[in-house]
Amino acid sequence: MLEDFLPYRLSVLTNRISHAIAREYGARFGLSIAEWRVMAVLGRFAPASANEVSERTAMDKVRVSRAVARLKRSGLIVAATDRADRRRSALRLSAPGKRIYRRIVPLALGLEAELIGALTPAERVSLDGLLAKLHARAEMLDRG
Amino acid sequence: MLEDFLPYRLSVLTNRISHAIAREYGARFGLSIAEWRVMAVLGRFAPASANEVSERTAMDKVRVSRAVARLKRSGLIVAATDRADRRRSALRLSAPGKRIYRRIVPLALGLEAELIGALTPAERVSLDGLLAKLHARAEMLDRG
DNA sequence: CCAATTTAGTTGCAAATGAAACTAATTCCA
DNA sequence: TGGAATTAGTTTCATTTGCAACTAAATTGG
Repeated sequence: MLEDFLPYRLSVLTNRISHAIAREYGARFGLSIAEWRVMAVLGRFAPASANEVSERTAMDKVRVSRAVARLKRSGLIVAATDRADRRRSALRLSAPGKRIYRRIVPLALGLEAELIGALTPAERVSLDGLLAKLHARAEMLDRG
Repeated sequence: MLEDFLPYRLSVLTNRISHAIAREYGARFGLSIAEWRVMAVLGRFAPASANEVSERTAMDKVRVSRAVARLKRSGLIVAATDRADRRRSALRLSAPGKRIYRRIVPLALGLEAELIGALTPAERVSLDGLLAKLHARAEMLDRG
């Protein structure tokens, strides 16, 4: 029944995890999940436009736009207008942004580690493959 | 990086699936996901109180309360005050509610089937176990 | 060239959400 | 008993969300 229904199980699981994460990031750094995702992308791929961030995170552009606005206001990222295309802005972490980024990364990895600590190495490989397959299929369903 | 980060992958996957589902239920029956979940529980475990529904679906009580209110307004469920405990109401599907329920169940199962159609039978068993383990661990993290 | 279309990003608005306060009924225990 | 504490469910309020409409810049085709 409902409790065996895959979409439902995934949703409950995801909710629980998001909750735990939001508490961690939110309480300690005042960051929403959207904000943290933007920082995660910029920490790795700066400079990036809002659009690139949107593609890399699969968040829609409105959500990215708002997360970026808040992060600019709180000084964790800086935006320079792209010289070549003035619609675009080149986003990067500011110095304080980098400091926070470096503090969060281990936290995030630690949380993930605790989570997949429930699994054996073989199971992790297996999970990886299963999620990839489901993801591909879900993408089809969502479009078609 | 982010795209390998388990919480993130789960979240994207779940989002995609929820989207596809919401389109299906929402468009055809005017039901939100919360509403459908309430109906799913009542279709199987009626009569149930709002609280029981909340426990079975892992939705918080506010969300359940609102879904129930809408379903009552649209006549898909009926509520009788519990004689033994007058705070509680005993919820059941109405006749029209049952009809819709019987129409949605195959749709939902069909969607799930399409999704896990991406997996071999062995993989399904495997996924089942993995999700159970992750779920148990996530519950710990969310509390502790 | 320049009008039509596309693309980057923002904003308006209405609906969804959830924490906290609230009402009403029940239970607990001194 | 009867008042404190608990529980069911609702409401209030502030926040989040996303679609659609918008502005501004760039590209494209005639």
